[in-house]
Amino acid sequence: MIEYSRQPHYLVAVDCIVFGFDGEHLKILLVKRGLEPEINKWSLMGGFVGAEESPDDAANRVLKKMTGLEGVYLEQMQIYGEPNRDPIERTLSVGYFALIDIHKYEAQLNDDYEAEWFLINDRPKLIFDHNQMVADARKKLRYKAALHPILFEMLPKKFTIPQLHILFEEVNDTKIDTRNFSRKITSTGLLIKLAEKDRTGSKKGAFYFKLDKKKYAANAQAFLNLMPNLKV
Amino acid sequence: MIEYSRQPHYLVAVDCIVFGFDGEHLKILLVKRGLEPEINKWSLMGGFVGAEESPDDAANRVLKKMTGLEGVYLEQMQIYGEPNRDPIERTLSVGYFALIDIHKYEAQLNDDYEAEWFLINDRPKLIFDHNQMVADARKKLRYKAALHPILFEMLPKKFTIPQLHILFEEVNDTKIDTRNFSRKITSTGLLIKLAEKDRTGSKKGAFYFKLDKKKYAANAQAFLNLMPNLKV
DNA sequence: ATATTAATTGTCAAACAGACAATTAATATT
DNA sequence: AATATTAATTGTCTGTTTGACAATTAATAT
Repeated sequence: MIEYSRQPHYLVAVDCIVFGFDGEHLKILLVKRGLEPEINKWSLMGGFVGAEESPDDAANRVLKKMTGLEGVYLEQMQIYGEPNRDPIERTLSVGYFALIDIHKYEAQLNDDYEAEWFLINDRPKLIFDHNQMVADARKKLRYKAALHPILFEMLPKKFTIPQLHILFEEVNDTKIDTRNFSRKITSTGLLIKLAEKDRTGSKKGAFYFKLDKKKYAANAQAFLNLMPNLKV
Repeated sequence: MIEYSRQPHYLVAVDCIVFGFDGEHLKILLVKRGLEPEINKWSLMGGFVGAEESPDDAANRVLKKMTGLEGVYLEQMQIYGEPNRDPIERTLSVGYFALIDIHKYEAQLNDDYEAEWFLINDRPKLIFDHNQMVADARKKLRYKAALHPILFEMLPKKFTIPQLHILFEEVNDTKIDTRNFSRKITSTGLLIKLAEKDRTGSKKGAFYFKLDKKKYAANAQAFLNLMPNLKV
């Protein structure tokens, strides 16, 4: 009979694909790796799962340490566990994707780690299987965002419909009709229109909106159709 | 700087929630655990991830060994990694859910393991966090099945619309209008009507259908609306 | 021959999706 | 000061989908 003691033991790590939005393009946050192998190469934010914490805890800890941010939107993606994915020693990694407001991070820049935002479509080659992780995360982000109102996590508290519109187009890599988009997004009832306008982008200015927290919480698990031509 | 050698190492396991459908109810396949702790208690089918295999490989191996079946529908769910989930030693487990044709399994019963089908709503208490895993798997099955044609995996090659109808009702724990259901399911274009009828269930008999493999493959990733009142 | 039962096809109004047009609120230009 | 310009916003319309509900059909049982 199989016993615990005979079984091999492995390192377990977490890696976070951190998405942000600069108002025009989707970006990911990368760090220069601080340990061998592949030291000084770009990689995802990651770390080993400690003895007293769950993988979820570890991911939150890593994000806190490297960005200073707490309570960010974090979602478990999948486990990466090919036997030879790490050349030093077998390590399984739990992939997470995180959505953060890029401006919050800029404000809390941490000099202990060399971190940098890269355009999702113009990023350096990453170590190990991190390139695959990014591709998977992007796919999952698209999938999830088509059905659930999560992209707000990448915008500031106050945002305009045009900002949201560009973000949706970026994430889905497609053009969306402006008029239908604003009708659909407002008809979800998740947005509260503010009196103030953003005048930086246009002459007319665009009204700011904020999330209706209550309805947002209630709809987080509900299905919405946030993308045109989504066959449901 | 953090180095590999200082880090703790853990056991990594897989656990499979195996779903089946007996024509009336949703069932899961459980086994009597063969090792301490909690020996002889009911648990999910699981095993440790070996040195030369990925977690996906391990899940397939475990299923093959315990059911004799290969190539079953298997989907990674999430990782379970609370520090004390296993009382003997820290073990992280990757949860998978599997969909199999219950009749295929019955034909290949393996006497080496005491396995048994249980009604999903009338199952014994399971070891560790396996009860939570079942609850999560059920939720994920519902979610996935609302958007993607996966429930066919639990039916024989030839099946009738009424069979499929009951299966959808079971999975979603709700009543679905028979007339709307058959219209919706046939309008997906995924089914091919056969000449033969199933006469066991009714006087009139219900036509058998089979999957259009090509269209099924093409639509596996596409969004469909397979559940009424799904707000998309 | 008729009743019965479950499968199947049909009907219809309301809601929704998506293509496209018109209006509005501001600034910039003449 | 009137007009052009620009982006935001509101509006229109048609075809499709949804889901509530009714009628018909193909068999067996009485």
